[in-house]
Amino acid sequence: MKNTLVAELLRNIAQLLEIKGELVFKIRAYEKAALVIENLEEDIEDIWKKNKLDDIPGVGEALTKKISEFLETGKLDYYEKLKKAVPVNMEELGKVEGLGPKTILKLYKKYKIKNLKELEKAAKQGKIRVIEGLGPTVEENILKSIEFAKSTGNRFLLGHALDIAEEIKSKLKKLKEVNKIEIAGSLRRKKETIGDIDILITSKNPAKVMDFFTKMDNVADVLAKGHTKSSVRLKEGLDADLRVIGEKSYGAALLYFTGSKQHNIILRKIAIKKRMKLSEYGIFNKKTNGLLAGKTEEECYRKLGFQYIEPELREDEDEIELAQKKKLPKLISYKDVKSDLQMHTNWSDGNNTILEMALAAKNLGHKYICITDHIGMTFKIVNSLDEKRIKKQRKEIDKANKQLKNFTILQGGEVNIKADGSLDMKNSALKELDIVLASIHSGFKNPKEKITKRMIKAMENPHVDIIAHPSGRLINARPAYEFDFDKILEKAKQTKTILEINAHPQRLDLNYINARAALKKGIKLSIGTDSHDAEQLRHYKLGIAVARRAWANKKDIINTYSVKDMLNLLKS
DNA sequence: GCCGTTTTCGGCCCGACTGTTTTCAGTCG
Repeated sequence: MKNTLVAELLRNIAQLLEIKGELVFKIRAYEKAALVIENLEEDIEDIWKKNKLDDIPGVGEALTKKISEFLETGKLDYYEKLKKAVPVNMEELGKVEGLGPKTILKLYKKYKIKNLKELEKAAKQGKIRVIEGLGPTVEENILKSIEFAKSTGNRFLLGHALDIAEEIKSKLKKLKEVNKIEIAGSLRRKKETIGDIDILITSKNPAKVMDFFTKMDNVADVLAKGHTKSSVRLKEGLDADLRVIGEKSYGAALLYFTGSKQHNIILRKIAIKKRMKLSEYGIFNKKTNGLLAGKTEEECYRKLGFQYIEPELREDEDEIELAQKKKLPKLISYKDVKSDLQMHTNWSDGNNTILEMALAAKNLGHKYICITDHIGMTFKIVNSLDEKRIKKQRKEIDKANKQLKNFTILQGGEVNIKADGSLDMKNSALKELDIVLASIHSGFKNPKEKITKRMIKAMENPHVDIIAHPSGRLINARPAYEFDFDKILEKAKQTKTILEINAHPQRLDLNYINARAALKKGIKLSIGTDSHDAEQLRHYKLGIAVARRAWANKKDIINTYSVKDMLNLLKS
């Protein structure tokens, strides 16, 4: 799928146009089209081949031409010319949080700053604070943003990498030469960011599989090709390794390549103590070198005297100690969840109707959903519902519910927590909703005490059931705002407020560490995909992945309960 | 640059927050 690529292209154009001082509505047209294309279910190349690009909302005559050229030649003349006309590297500078086109232009005019390196140098020399309209805080924020961008490095979002890996896996699985197949590495542990893709297979004819693997459509570069290992750089920008393993050592290899490294080191040390040797080829008797186990992971763990440890737990926390005592909890499974508790429809800023969302969720196996469009009186940018429209929406939900069998749509709302901690909607309106989500969408740079107070005040509201995306972070893009998480947990416990695991690929918020801390306090969690399109509902699995990494069992997650029981768990 | 049971031209979701100012530009969602 080139949808992301096309969306990125349009966004880059929009930013360059903004620097050029182009009309604001033209710029917005590019951004809008980028957003729609990014969320498209269908492959944009298929649409293009069918000559149907201008059926995409937001894509008209001009964009059809440009997208066609890009898909046909891999380049867009208009964009190349624009890049030359605007000598600033927007691909770099545009990613610095808090730095917009206007400031970038100012910096270019004054110091000819074109890229990240020059920006950092100027900031460190204190050159930015002296520009009119900017100041020391802006300079500090720029340095902080650069530092953050550096620390996150070039890692891919779990959701994104998983999509790519699953696609490769399904292609390989179809080959008759491939016997067993599994995605290993940090992807299997469901780490929130991924360095590269590791795939393990068993095969009687590895050469054929390697041929296929290195010639896939999305291979940009073959880094290595051999009998047991091949390595490619994918067009999507990350590397993928394929390894062929012998049947007898498949489990040991899976163990080894799944990691984490720390987890493996401890396993090896324990093996040595028991006069065994663990490697990617199996567990061996240290004296005789005879193979003791290796075919499956279960067998390997058993031989070491452990309970089986789920991949999501292999992070060298306390999983090994508990596995030795056979006291690991039974984790929530990927099939336990009955619902999705955050999503947006075209009533606010989503792309689909209520019924479309419901049908898509039902298709995924859910039993109920909660529609949580933005609601608010002043937070209007996302087309928030006011009191009147909330009532109107309820009628549409009632109607949709009548059309569905064995499925329930609840009406919720996502309300903004304002600067003073008050909510952007009257209690009389909140009271009417089945579930109220409250969240922070502004003032991310407030001091720690202020954000903490805002959240606490929101939790004290008797109608607020769930705090959505509690930390506000966007993976690889924006750090969490600062707040006192212990105080939040205390208040959540005291007020029976649920905390959300937001399953949007870029959020995963709470993260697994915070989610585990919440669970230890006995706080219940919810999973919501925050979908703005029916296509995104599938991400609920990422929420379960976080829950599993947080050691959650079924009862910890309110989505595993029936509608009735779930509603009973809420404070309102 | 897109779009139309208000229009093929003239509209296009706009307010909060921040850091800079001393009334507002820039950024974000």
